[in-house]
Amino acid sequence: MSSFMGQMAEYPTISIDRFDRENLKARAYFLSHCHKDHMKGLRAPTLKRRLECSLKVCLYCSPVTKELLLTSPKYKFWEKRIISIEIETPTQIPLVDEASGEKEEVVVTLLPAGHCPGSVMFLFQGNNGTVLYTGDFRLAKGEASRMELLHSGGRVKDIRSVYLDTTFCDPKFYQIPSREECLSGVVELVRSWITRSPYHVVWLNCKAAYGYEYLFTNLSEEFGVQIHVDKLDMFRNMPDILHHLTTDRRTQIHACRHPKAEEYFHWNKLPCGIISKNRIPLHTISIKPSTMWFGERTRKTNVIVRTGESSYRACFSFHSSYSEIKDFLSYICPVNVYPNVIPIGTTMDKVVEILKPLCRSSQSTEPKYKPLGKLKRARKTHLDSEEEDELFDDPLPLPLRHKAPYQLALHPEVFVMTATPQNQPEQQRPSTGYLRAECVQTFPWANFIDCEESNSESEEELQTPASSQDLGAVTHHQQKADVEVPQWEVFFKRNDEITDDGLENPPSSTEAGGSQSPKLFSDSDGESTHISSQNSSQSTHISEQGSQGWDSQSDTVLLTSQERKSGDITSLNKGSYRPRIKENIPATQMEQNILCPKDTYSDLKHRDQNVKIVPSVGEPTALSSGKHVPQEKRLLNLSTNADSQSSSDFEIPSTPEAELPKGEHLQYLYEKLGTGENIVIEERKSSFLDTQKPYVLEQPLKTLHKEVRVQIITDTSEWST
DNA sequence: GCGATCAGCT
DNA sequence: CACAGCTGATCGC
Repeated sequence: MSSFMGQMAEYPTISIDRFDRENLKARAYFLSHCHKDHMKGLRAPTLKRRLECSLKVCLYCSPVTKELLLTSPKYKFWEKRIISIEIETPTQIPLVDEASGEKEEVVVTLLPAGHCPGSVMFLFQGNNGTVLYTGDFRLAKGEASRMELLHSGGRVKDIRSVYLDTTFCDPKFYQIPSREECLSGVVELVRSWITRSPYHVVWLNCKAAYGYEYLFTNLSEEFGVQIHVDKLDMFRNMPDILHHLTTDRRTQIHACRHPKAEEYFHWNKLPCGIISKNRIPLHTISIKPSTMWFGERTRKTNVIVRTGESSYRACFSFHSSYSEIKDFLSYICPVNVYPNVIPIGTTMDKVVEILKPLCRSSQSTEPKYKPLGKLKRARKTHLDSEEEDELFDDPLPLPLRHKAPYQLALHPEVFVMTATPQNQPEQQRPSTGYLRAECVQTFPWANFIDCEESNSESEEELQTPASSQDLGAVTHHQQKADVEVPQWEVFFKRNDEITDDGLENPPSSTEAGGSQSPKLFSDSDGESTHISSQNSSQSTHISEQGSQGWDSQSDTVLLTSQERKSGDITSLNKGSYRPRIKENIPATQMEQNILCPKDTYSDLKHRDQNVKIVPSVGEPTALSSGKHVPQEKRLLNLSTNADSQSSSDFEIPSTPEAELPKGEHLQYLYEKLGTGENIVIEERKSSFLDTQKPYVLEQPLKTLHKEVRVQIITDTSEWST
């Protein structure tokens, strides 16, 4: 629970994730993600009134957050005042005091936070230095080193303060299994259950509004079964999520909710009300995603824990672990750090005590050399998390944290944009391309799959999934084949035709019975039993429950982190989101498109067009045409960008499959750069496809170009005159 | 009747 | 485990 009060010392005229009290006076608002505890005051009458009296105050957030927020009618009054900013696109924002006319400017960059769809961190650059507000985040180790816009000139930016998500900043959360491990555990558990019969269903007992989507989409992808949810209209413009969800209850995987869900479950009834299908009772297990952690410095905790005959907990965390937090912070190495969260049972002092040593003033005299290109890219060959730091910490003789002088002749390229509500591109008909792009950046976590794959410990290379040899009848492959490609319209129809006979039936013991006896829940539920079996080497599965009590451990679920690694990780590698960025392109081809330099030329041209089609928020239509509109571009001389011109003083290691760029492509690109033409990628850059891997060609160019380019969002009056 | 706050629950 | 977010009680406007 965030205890951040909304304001940062360096930029007190802006408010982030808090909208009450002092924040009512802010000149601009920022929302990092769409969770209620970060939206305090956002729909209060006081703020609504402020908005009505103001011409200029706006809320800035990611496109996905905007979409999610505006799905709720309660926030509709914000509609004309929300300006979405593309991920990783430095954007200048005016901070105007409407009473005095006093104006300050700040450049904000949104960085993916991996917490939930649309979640971002905000990097602010302005007269009072560079500060990072992380919001809530979960980033794997090494992730910061892959964020280009945290760097300039191949070094980490000089960041004065970090406002940090410290939810798990406590040694007892030393390590939390990775998303991949946790996901893999759930996949295997689900597989072991739903392949038994069409009447075996799984209920994912998810609490929070957003954040489980990658779980849903991966399960859906894996088993060819859509996930039943109560609502999906918030994802109407995010096909990569939407396609995996359904409001049709006739599915084997549910994530629906009901206030009395637990009670229902006791009676073998799903939250949506079904208890049977074709008059045959359903057999249901519940899986409750919840944060677990590995014991301090051990790596043996199971990612799936059975807590009752039909109840499981699955390890799942939206927040970085202690070691991930430390890794992140020590990489950023700011001057100051401010915890956003003081976890219960600890104090501000204790948290600061942990974090301060990772900050600048506590470092040895020599700054760390943290070049962008080399870190975390190569496969690591050792396991120990602590040792990883050696990768970073070799001090170099040069004071490399100093800002570099201008090293390129390029001037900053500035896009003038209007914040006029009426001119917002959202008012224009968004192209599907736009929406797809929006969707893509929803999934920072999809990155992790790749990253973990290539980086993490001594993992085996992609292995074939463990087969569930003993689970006879229905394999997931068969199921997959049975499922038709979903039609868009399907998601908007109410399933009135459902003739499920058990729907409104009162729970009868005979019907609920089946192979599971309700009485078994009485005292076993709630008592956490960690099930572990060391003899499960390949196939992870659940034993037949009908034949034994749930406490029989001999052949029950066994999902340790270790096993996950050698187990079925194939589903992760599919990278279910990746092929969908460009629909109808097979994943393999997609991969080639990204990795193969020969495609870059057309790719960039394509991006150019995308920029035309998809103006950034507030962008005037003239700009959206994609033509040069010189008067709308101004040269900026932001001191904060002074060091951002250098980019090529480090080497990007080759991606194995990639070739070096050919001369003509490079020439094309550099010509564009030289003339200041807009080759930069607005939406494409938000793709996790090109933010995660060191693409030989793109990376140096992007680094170079992104840094010098800043969008400007200006206010109406200034624009039109 | 609505909002803010808190206890309780999961 | 302390997620995030509901429900219900109470109080104040």
